[in-house]
Amino acid sequence: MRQKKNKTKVDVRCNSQTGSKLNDEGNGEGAGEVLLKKGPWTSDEDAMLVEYIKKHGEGNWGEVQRHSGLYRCGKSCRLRWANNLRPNLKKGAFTAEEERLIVELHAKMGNRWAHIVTHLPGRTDNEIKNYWNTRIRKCQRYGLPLYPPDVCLQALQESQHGQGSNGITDCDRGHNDFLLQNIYGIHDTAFDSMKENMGFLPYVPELPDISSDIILLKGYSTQYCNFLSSTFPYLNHLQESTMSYIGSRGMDRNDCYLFDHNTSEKIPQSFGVHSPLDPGPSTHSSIRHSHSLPNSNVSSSKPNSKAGKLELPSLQYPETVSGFWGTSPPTPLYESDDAFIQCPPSPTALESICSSPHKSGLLDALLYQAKTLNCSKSHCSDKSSNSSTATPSDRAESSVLNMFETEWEDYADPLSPFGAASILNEHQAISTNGNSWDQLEPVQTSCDVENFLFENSAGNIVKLESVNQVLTHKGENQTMSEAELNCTWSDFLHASDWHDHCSGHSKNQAMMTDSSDDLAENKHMAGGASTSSQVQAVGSITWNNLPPIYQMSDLH
DNA sequence: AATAGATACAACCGCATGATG
DNA sequence: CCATCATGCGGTTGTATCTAT
Repeated sequence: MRQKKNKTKVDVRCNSQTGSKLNDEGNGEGAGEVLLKKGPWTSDEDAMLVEYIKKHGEGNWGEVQRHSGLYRCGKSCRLRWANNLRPNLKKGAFTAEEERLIVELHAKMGNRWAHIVTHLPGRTDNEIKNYWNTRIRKCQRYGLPLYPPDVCLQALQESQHGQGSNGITDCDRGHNDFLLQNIYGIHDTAFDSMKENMGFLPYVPELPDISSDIILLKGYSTQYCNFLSSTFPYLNHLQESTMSYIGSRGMDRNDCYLFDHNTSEKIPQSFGVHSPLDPGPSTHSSIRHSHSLPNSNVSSSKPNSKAGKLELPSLQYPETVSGFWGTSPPTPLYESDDAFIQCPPSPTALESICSSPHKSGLLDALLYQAKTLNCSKSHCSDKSSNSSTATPSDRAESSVLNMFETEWEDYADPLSPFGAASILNEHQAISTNGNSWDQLEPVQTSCDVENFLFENSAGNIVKLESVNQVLTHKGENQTMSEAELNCTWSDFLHASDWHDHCSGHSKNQAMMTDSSDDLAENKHMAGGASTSSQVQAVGSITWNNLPPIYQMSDLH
């Protein structure tokens, strides 16, 4: 942990919040009159606080502020104590095991740092939060999924169990959707593109009681929104400029229909999203309001304090199952570590990524591997960048995608419980017919199969088709037949190549209207951490009305 | 060596919630 | 039932430090 200079800059009143601050901290002594110090704590202050707490114990922070002699508000004292001074704090970087646990716990709990930290003795929620934010940034930067596939699977599987036994709240369901997005992050991006370009969202969740908009928000705090928006710049454009970007990712409206057409009419209503080709009244504002202005059932002026709270998606589980993750077995991610060890370091870029081996081992190892794979597959990226229209960013994305292809292939070991087979089986198991979802009209028609076809980077025709299986049914058995595996992750990832083609170098490039920077960023993120607008879409689908999930059949 | 950018971390801020009167 | 207080939580910001150029 780095030591900062004690450079307290200002002494300010703690009641920055219209005089409520001191009240908030229980400072009843002339609220607004006491100058309270802010900024880094000095060792003297630390000593005073420790001394006081030794004498009087924790709690009653208002009293601490009043009687300890510290010119710090009670809240500041509490934080200082909790995060830095209390005994048994474990300092230093997270161990790989801790990181793994954090990831698993986050997959399960979302941004409930206070809950997560209870599984990590000696750590603080702030540490974990910082770690996670860093992870998000790294994943964003390198196009990696936030969650390892096995973690996603475990969470999903667990959720299925949880659903059967404990039940999952609507709140909890969102996080599983999030995990689904993580698992299928790459092609999800393609789905996003299709959604955007076809002017409708794929899912038509029946949301009798909760605004999709609220759920949408519920799943993603602002940090995620930032992540998502940077991952998918078109989101920003939706908000900040026009819809010109929509449709700019090169999708041909006629190329691919992934989703039930019957859903198309409902979705814009549900999500406040208009077809980009539908010159309706300012999609921009629609989107924006979709976040802030739920349907009429929800107050727009005073958001529902529960539903509207910016909280990680959550399909989180009841605390009763909290022990599950802590006991999860070693997973393929550690195999990645092996790869990290075995992989000969190549370019200095690798060093730049993993320049601090003492730091987060798992994530850095993953990044390291990603870079290594990226380099090793540069020839492959060349292939995908053969397009005469390929830009450097295209190629970069292609590399990322290829990298992911390899990485995911690492999970393709059919013997592994977390291998691709499992993933895809799991995938197949996901419901399209569950409960309210199956209230939808049967999939209509003309283009729901044919237009699932696309050509993967290997030149194979790959089909996306909806899977009419019910998660809950499968979930009860939890036994997936290998025969159900119709394709490999490689194919799945080739789908992202397809997305690559569609979004960048392909036929519809003429639709590209946005800045190359945004495109580059967007395309770069096509890799894995695609927890984005699709997440938003899916995020509004409750567990019992899951969206159609598609399996890919390599038709060759 | 200087600089810029990235990273990690501490601290702050606003809000929600439960307790209490 | 309502207002106030105390506390905790999660998101955000500021800055020291590290790293690459």
